[in-house]
Amino acid sequence: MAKVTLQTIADRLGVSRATVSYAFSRPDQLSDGLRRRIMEVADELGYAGPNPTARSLRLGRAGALGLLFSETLAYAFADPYAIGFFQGLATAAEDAGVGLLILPLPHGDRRSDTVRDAVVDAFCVMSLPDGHPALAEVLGRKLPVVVVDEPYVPGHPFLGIDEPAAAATAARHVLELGHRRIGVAMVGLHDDGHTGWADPARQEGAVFEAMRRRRAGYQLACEEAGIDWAGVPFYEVARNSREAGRRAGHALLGREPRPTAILTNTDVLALGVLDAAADLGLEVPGELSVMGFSDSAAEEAGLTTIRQAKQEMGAAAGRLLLSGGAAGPERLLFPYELVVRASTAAPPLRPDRP
Amino acid sequence: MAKVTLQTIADRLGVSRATVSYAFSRPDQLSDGLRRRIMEVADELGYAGPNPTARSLRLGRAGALGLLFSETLAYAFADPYAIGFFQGLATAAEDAGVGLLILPLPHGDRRSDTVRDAVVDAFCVMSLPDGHPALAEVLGRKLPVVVVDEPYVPGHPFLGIDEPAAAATAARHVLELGHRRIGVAMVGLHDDGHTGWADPARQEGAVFEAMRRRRAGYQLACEEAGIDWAGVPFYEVARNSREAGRRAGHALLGREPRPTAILTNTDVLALGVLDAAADLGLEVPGELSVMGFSDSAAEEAGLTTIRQAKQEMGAAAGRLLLSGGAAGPERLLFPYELVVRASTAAPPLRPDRP
DNA sequence: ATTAAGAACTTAATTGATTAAGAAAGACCG
DNA sequence: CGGTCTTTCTTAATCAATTAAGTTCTTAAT
Repeated sequence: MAKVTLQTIADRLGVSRATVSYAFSRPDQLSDGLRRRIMEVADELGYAGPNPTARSLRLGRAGALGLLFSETLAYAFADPYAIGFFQGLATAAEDAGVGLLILPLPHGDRRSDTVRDAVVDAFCVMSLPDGHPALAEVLGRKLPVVVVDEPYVPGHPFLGIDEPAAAATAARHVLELGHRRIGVAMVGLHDDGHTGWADPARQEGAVFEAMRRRRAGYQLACEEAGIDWAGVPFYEVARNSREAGRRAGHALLGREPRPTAILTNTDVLALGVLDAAADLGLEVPGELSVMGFSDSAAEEAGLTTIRQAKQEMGAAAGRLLLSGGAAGPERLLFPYELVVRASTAAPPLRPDRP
Repeated sequence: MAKVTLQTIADRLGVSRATVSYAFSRPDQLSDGLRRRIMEVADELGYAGPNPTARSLRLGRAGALGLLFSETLAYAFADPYAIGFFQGLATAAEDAGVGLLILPLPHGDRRSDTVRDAVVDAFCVMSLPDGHPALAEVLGRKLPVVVVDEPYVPGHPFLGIDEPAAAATAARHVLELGHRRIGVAMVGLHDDGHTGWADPARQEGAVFEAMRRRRAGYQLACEEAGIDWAGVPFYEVARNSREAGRRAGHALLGREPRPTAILTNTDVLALGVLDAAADLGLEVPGELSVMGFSDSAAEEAGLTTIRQAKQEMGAAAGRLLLSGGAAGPERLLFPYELVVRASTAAPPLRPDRP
């Protein structure tokens, strides 16, 4: 069964290839009879329809949006914040009738040309660490690009929130409740897989821009409140998982004196901190306040968090890309909102009652 | 700024197009000097690299796997079972260095050629209702296809579980606990958006094959236990959401006599039923037993459920497709497992104590 | 009868690459 | 010095379509 192309059908019927093409793409250009015969022969020969790649080449459009995410795909699909964004992006793609091509990052050493070979009309890049080679590859494609959260690339639309301000809002919430002994648990600062305490130098050297700035917001708010940041225990984890959050929670809650409030980076981490608190029999929010971030998994658990418009961001990214892209404003900052639920309260009066 | 192609660079340097192509795809065929000069000129002209579409056409491979899902994409991303499957599939795609092209279904009336135009090497079709036009389009592409869960397409590999057996296992669990007053809440039987009671005729006419068979398993187990299926209240919802589950729960729990056990179709629905029970102040599992399905959102809530190997299924689907596809066995049935947690127990002795 | 319009196809250029096979030139060897 | 290898590039076929412009042929109007 050799390959069947337009030409095969044309030859069989003694018509030109163009005629057969018209039968598929512009039926009104042909007489009914011929069109029907063409379709019959196509069927009979098992023709699979106009080759999409050839079509795409000729028409100069791919009909797909490329999506690049910092992590392995399995991980991306496990992150509620990413999922929320994907939903928005997918909806925009759907409305435009284009597909969403999820690209794996070159992982470890294996050379992968997925970015170079991706048949797409535009790229959406999300949460890449500073200087990641995939970003250069994307920019090299000279297609419309938007980047989400990080890193900021001059000349291309950026979508995100005012990270320092949002983080400061979160921190001020617990500070205003009266907390002075703060602990911080964060994920996604570096991509070296490190889990453990991070000193200020390491904190500031974070390769994920958004998280670096988020952390700066925490620091700012703390220092405004007269807290010495160097004395704030800061635990960094490598994965955004509940388990990692629990580990961070145990580390932080094992400090002497024990923090009365823990700021986190993501809701998932915060849930893990709650687990740790439960392990230790600590009452939340009575004995410990916990702040999430992103409002991606917070509601059920009653977590206080910063709500981000994930889906709106995704939809906006999609629309930007599908409408030609580059024209939009440089930096699109989305609103965020402090959502106070049941995981934060004033600190205990005599915190260390045993 | 006209378009820059291999030819542009070739002309500029007075070499042949082939030479420039070699500079990119097989650098060892060229002298170092020329290769370097080519790269310089490419850079200078802003060449975006070999056009992936043209490349794909010439090489006859797309470097992507197409994924088709029954629902809108936003919905798919909200379904933990689908997400789990995606994770597995994405991992397989990642390992092979290919992308995952998520395709929107033609939605409503809007004609969409996404399936016809998708630049992919194979398709994974998941959970399509009987007779959905998109399936015919996929098959028409004559590419390797696997279908997951439903519908079974003779001649193409199928991945799923033994639905009737798994469902019967779930039902027998509550029956063996002693329950006799069973209620059922299911989603995904029809795609007409209907929410409400479903009589046996409508149940059997479900257009989603897997769910139809799952339901049949419930019926079988009930009848084995001597329960008249016609008397089993059966509530159907249109969306797999917690809210829909709550609604179904209220409907079922409002019946007289009140069911002591509720079987559901998905964990998400079961969570909603738990919400309804909580609304009514019913103790679970003391006064009501609830069964989930798929183990996709069950753990935290302590839901008894049937565990499915979602990720393994996704990975297997990916591997099958990437290894040529059609060669595999016809029907790949994956293991399932009853996971008993805290949402099921023996029925109350005097069920209707007010 | 003549001409214009319309319908139904065909011609041929175009989309942007890859790659086997061939050619020209220099290197190496006896 | 003649022959054989290499290295370095070129030629030309190929991948599978789309579509503007041109050619027939028929039909209708003047």
